Amino acid sequence: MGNSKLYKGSLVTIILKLLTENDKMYGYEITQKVKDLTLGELNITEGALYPALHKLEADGLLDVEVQKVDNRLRKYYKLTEKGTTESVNLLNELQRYIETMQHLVNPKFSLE
Amino acid sequence: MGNSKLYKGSLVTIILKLLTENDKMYGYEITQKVKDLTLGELNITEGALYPALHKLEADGLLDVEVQKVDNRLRKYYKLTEKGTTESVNLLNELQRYIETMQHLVNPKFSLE
DNA sequence: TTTTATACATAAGAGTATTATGTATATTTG
DNA sequence: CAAATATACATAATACTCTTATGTATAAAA
Repeated sequence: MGNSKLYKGSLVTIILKLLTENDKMYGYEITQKVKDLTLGELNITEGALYPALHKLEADGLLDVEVQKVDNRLRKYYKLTEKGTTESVNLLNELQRYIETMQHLVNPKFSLE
Repeated sequence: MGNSKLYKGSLVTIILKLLTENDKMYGYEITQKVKDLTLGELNITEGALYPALHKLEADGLLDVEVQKVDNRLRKYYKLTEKGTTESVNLLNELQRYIETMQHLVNPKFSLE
C-alpha cells in the first residue's frame, strides 16, 4: 500500500470507512478514491483489495450486487448492519492507535 | 502487540524511538517501558521483540553490549549512527501515516 | 495500433507478529 | 519453605497481511 510498513493492517479500516461515506462502491473505484484522497501516497494493490473484499463479504460485513456498465462487470459492495458496527469499532481503534503512538513518540505527552 | 491489527508494522519505529530517548536499553526493559507508557494498551511479545532486535543489529542500526546484573544476563542495545538516521526517517513516516489516515477517515479534512 | 485505463481474479512469496516452548535466576507470597 | 511470579534471554511453528506476478477481458486514448 504505502511506502511505509505502517499501512499494514489498515486496509479493512479504509474500506469500511469509505463505504460508510459512499453507500456503495466497487473495487476499482475504491483504489482510485484512495489514491485521490491521499494525493497518491496510498495505492491499494489489487492483490490486497480483492481478497479483502471477498473476506469481508464472507464474514457478513459487506453485501455484493453485480452490475454491468459499458459491457464491463462491476461488483458493488455495501455495508451490512454488522459491517456498519465493525466500521465504527475500527475507526475507534484507529483513533486509539494514533493516540497511543503519539504518546510513545511524542515525549511531551508521555509519562516519563 | 495491541488488540488492533494497526500495530502491525510499528514495532521497529517504537524500538528506535525509545532508544533515541534512552541511550541504551535491554529487551525486557523495552517491553516494560512500552507497557508503562501505553498504560497497558501495548504489550510487546518476546517472540516479536527479540528477533526484531537481532535483525536491527544485523542491519547495523543497533550495537550490543552484554552485561551481567544480579547473576542474570542483559543485552544492552544502543543506536548506531545509521540507526539514528533511520529513527528519524521512521518517525517522519509515522507522522505522515497519521496525517494520511486522518485525511481518509476524517471527512472534514478530506478532498471530497 | 499499441498503450493506457477500466474491472475483475488468484497464486507464490515475503514480511511481521502470535502462540507455544525452552532455559535459567531472583524475588515475592502464601 | 515451597510455589508462584518476575526477570531475562531465545527460537520454532503457525497465522495473517500484503506484494509481486500473472491472467482474462473490454473501452478509450495516443
